[in-house]
Amino acid sequence: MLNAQIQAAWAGPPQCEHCGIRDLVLFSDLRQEDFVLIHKPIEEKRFAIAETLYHEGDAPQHVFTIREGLVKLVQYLPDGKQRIVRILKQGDLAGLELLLGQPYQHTAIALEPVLTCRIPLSVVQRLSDDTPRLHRQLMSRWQRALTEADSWLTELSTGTAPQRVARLLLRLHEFSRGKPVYIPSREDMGAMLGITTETASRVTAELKREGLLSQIDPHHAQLDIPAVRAIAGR
Amino acid sequence: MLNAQIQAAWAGPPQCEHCGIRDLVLFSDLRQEDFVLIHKPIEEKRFAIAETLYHEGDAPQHVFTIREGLVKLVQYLPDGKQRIVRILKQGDLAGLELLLGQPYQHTAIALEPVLTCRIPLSVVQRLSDDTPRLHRQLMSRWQRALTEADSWLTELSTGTAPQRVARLLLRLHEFSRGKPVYIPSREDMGAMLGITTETASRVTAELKREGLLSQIDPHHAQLDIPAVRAIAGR
DNA sequence: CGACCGATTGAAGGTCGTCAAACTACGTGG
DNA sequence: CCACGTAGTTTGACGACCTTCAATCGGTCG
Repeated sequence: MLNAQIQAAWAGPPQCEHCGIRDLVLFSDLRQEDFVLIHKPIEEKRFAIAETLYHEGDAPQHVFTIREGLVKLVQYLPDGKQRIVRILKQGDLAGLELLLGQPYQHTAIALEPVLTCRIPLSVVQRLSDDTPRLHRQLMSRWQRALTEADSWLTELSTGTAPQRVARLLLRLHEFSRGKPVYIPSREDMGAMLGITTETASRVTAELKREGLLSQIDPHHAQLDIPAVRAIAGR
Repeated sequence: MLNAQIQAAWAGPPQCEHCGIRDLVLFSDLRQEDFVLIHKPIEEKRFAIAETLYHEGDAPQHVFTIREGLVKLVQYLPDGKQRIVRILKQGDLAGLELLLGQPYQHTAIALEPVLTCRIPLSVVQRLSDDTPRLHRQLMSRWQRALTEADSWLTELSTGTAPQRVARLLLRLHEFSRGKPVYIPSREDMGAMLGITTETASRVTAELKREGLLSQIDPHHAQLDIPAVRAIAGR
């Protein structure tokens, strides 16, 4: 049903035909007439695993929509340690802070092969100024990001190491619609959960031994969801 | 300079004269003509310490601007434990999620005697729909909240207990412009930092013994900022 | 004065961090 | 083809830090 809307929005404007996908939702509320405001090209851009979409502090001119793959948003502590503050999945936006004249607040790194739409800032700004239909979408994105951030704090930075790992896995499970669940490197797990690489490894190894986590390839696995849910603590 | 703008905005509209303050910044960009859109009263509302502004899940019709005092935003874990995800200070907004049709995402509780402006949702919605000048302000609020959320994660949920406490105190120090710093109850400190009440107490007591924290009244103290900064780890 | 609440302190135990080594997978080069 | 190097994972041992449970202290309020 949502797809229908999006399809309708994307079927029209020839400016975006080269974009080729229909699940980009930032513009899902736009109407035909709005698309004439898009005067600069929106480009498809791919990133390989571990490639950087942008660096914290950079101030270039593009916002990204994630179309495929997962992206981690990293922040660095004074002591050089890194903390992963969020994961972006299909449909999420990266670099929204540019809209407010801020430089990028994180470093965005591809966890999987990633496909993005790179949208010139001026396009979003123009649309944001001229079509109220985009406002709601943009606010909704901010709100979503904030809800995510809050729940990372309450769910992923609270409790014992096994609980945190379990909650992270459940979260990743929701991202993977049916497909095998993405399993981060132990180092990344640590940076997401505020624990060390070794602890992350010990916990995941134990899950494997118990048969709750069956590795399929180095970065994907099958999960025993009910059991994991039990560990997560509800 | 900013004050001048705000004064200008607030001097005009008689609808808001009863509001009486000038440091409310959500409407700082509005012009005289925008204020005719305010058709419902904005009320001053006070809350005593430990009083609740609103509960998570409620869906009433008011957004709050904090004019004086500190407010904690609390979320609850499945096991009943609570985690404080943010602190609101003067000028911050509470309940913005209502704009998107969401129920309140947190429980908001006054840490100090709090003075708010209670703004009917319909007023913000009306203004949001009709004046682009408010959009930037609203987005800016979202962005600010998100930056706060991210830094709670990287600063307050990472490192040893003394580091976390030190970083929290520094943060609270920035809130108190010149005045003595607000010191949370040990239980609240724990809920903010992801540590237990006892650990929070031990660390704070030690800071007192070392003379870095001099209690003035039960909830305020003087800090040795350079020393605290050293503990925080940079 | 006595009850109560929050802060503090103590003791014991467990979890997690640290340091270090072994193991695995993978790709390169001999 | 196999040896070797590298990077990531796993495991072990030990110790530090933090949690847990419990008791004490101090102040406030009825």
